[in-house]
Amino acid sequence: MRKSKLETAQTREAIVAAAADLIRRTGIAAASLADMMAAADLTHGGFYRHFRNKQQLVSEALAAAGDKAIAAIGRNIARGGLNAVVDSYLSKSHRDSAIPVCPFAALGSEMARSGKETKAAATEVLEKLFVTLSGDSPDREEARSAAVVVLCTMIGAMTLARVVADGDLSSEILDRVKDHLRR
Amino acid sequence: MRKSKLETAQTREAIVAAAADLIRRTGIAAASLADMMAAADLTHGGFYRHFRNKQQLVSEALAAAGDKAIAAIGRNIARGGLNAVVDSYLSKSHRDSAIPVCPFAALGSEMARSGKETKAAATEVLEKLFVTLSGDSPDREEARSAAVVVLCTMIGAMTLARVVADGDLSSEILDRVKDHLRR
DNA sequence: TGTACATCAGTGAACGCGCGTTCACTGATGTAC
DNA sequence: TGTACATCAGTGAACGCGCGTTCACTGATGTAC
Repeated sequence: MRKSKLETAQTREAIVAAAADLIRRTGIAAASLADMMAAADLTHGGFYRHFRNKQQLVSEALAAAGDKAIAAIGRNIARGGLNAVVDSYLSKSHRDSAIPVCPFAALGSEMARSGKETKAAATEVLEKLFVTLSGDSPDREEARSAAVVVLCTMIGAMTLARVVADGDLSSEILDRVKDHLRR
Repeated sequence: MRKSKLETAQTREAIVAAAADLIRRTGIAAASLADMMAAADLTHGGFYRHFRNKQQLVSEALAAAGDKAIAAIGRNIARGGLNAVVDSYLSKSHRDSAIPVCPFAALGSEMARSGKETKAAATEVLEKLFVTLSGDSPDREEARSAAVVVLCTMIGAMTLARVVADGDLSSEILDRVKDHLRR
């Protein structure tokens, strides 16, 4: 049953991708190794041929999910600047999507309680997000402040919009914050 | 071993209070019934004399933690308006406190995946927070928008400040957001 | 290039553990007379 | 008010289950000659 080096590398990538999706959907604690391996069409026994332990996979999955989120934000910036990012991020379709795009809104409070490796991966993603959101404005100091504030606000708003059971209050949060962040 | 009605009511309150602390510290999933009961100096077997199941205790604990947070914010508003709330909420001591004050920053993403009862309790707390933060300004519409935006921003900032492993970036987030929210 | 052997990706069963929940039991409290 | 009995708060053991991790095994791939 041994696989070629190429296949092995592809399998590893598939596990990370499947884990990235499952983790954002169910949270870190609720995503079991068996579930994540099954999502990549594997049984759980082979897990340790690819990863040292669960935390390593979680860290890599977070980095992968983060890179996808950064790319999406970069595309929106190129298309319509910060307003396009805000509109897309704070949309109802983002709130309701089966697999949340942003790992920080989906997992923020769980990440804060995770191990060193996971937090380091999250930190790297966050720093890249700040840089991407800062763009290439001449006043770099102000642009960075704006990036930090906008991201904190969007992530907080999306987190609360998903917490709230009542649909009206949830939409109110998104709409009020969207109005505020658009200039 | 039967206890008087008064003692029973006090025990129940003690369990809820202990659970509110433990949940904010470790997250909902990681707070076991045995741990929460032990935190109230009880063994886990007696749990079901007071609660239907874990979710009921979690919901009540969240409501209790929320009421304490609302009261703290109310005190800060009375003392120094919105600026006092922002300074206190985004302080490093709040970020580092063993028991986080704000249930949304501590548990936000976990709440979003919780059951109906838990989300309903969280929704009620959040609505009260918005009302408290709105104060008694004449322009109620604008005050409510400001309350929603400020709370989302603070909760997002505190969540990210706790995620970030690197101390400098964490402080940068708090400082930049604090500067922005103060007028 | 062909052959013999070592390597190792993946399977499926097993492990020890902690979880939420249930239950028989104890004995003090509450209640009916 | 006193007594007899029902109630029930709390204990500690037990349950079935799913978790992360380990392991013997299989057979195709990689490697040394």
